[in-house]
Amino acid sequence: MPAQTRRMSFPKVVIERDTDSEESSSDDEGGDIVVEEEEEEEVVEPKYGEVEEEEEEKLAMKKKPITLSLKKVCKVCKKTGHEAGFKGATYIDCPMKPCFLCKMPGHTTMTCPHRVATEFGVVPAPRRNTHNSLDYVFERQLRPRIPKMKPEFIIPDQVSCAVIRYHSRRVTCLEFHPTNNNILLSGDKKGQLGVWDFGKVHEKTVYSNIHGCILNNMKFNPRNDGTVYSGSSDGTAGCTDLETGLSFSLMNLNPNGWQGPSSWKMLYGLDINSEKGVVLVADNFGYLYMIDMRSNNRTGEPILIHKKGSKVVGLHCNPIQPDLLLSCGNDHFARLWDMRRMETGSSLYDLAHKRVVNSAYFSPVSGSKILTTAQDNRLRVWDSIFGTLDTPSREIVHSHDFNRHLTPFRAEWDPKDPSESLVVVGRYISENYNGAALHPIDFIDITTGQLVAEIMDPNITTISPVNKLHPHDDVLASGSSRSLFIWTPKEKSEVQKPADEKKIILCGKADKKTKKKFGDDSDSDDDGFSKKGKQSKSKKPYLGSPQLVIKQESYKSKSSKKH
DNA sequence: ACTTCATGGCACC
DNA sequence: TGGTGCCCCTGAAG
Repeated sequence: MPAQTRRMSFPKVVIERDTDSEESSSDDEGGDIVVEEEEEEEVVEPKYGEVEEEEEEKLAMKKKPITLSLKKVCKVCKKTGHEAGFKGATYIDCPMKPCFLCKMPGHTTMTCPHRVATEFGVVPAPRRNTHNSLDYVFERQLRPRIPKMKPEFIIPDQVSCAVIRYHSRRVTCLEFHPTNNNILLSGDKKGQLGVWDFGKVHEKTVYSNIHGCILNNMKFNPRNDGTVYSGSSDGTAGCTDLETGLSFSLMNLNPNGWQGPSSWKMLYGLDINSEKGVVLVADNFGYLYMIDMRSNNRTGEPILIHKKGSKVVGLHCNPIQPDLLLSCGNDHFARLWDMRRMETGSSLYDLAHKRVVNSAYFSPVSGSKILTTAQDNRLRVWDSIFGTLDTPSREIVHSHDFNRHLTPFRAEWDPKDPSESLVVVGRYISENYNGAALHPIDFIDITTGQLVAEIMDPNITTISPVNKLHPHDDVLASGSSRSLFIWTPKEKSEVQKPADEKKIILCGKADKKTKKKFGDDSDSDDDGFSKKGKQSKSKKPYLGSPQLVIKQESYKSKSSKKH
């Protein structure tokens, strides 16, 4: 392309005519100006005789001599007078764009009210008093499960062990073993399944022949916790034995192979209804499939549950009421279904969102609340599925933007919190912590919208979109890029294991930066044995801190810590 | 300290 | 309704 090479020959200069011509600067992508001197102007004589496609542009150039003005240009809006981008570890927004956090115009992320005080972003619940029969059922059967007093939240805020670059692609999902407390499963973008015993740290395996691409969701078999079900973008649902790594396919939606993108089916949402003995999976065309767990055969026909042609990214069965199913997808809806009447258009409720819904979960104890994560940077909470669901009870502004290169963020309940108010979710936007731009993991009280804690580690500079709280222990697992981290509460880990016994395993090839950060001194280390306790001894971790430092105060020194 | 690339949602026509 | 081009905080590799 001649136009391309021509453009490349002066990438750092914006050509501006004396008059305020729009076209001159707007179509040049590489037009960032880094030269300071604004007063320096140069008159350039246009060259004649060149044969090029842009005839009009040439003609325009012939008319007037053009000047090269060396001004600073914002890389976002291409206008002068300001610049967006990192200034040290602080990101400066382009003032011409709506706020990156709350998406409202008129201010930037730095001055966004939601950044300073998260509770500001909460839309309070309208008073509801329906007094219908469902309310009666709720009050009688479910309310007693929810304690009146909110317990103190225990926050796993310190990295106790980690596997760095465990996967060869970014982590997409995590699952704790339901009975063996130290086993963490992780899926990745390549379709591989990791089994890690973080209690023994170095005991880890990666099964690579289960799926061909993205492992989107997985769930343990409730009847045999030695096996997991998984759904993948390769269009198959599989069942894998964790001991042997042997898996068999339950369903293949692309039996004829690749016939082009318009027909290639991918499986996203997955859950298990143990009461009914079915595995539920959903595809990228809006359909739900059910597989009988005993016969491993499909039951019934696929059902269109979201807009035709749209991705169904999440399925969740109600933990208490087996007839209730929650789905969510790219058609900007989360939908509540009665399993006894699964037909297109027969959903009990359609919960509208402004953008794609990354996840929708029932609350883990009573199953009566709904929490969704949407790509409009808002968490939404419905306090009771037995009331009217027309509008969410609360909307909490939180930075978890969509980025095609990241696993979509999903806010996850704390299954151990009987009050069903603590939620964990990774934060997209970075904060300047001691000179480093870090992306914390947030704990939010969804009854108030307040930030309970933000946890980060100076060694984790990547975003952590995948987080899961342990079903029994005070443990958080997070997936950040290709690495996994296990967090435990500070007090506990200090008593149990001193900081210098922190176990970090570095897998695969490590670049200089990673080596420096985690103190590795070899290129490859897949056995993981040699790294035990090494990093704290000689090599200086990132930021020069003698050990991992976790900051637990809230945003901007404003303490919103609960209790 | 650069560039490149992978590749999802969505606005816009 | 389908194609196309754009995109602000990525992360890894070269």
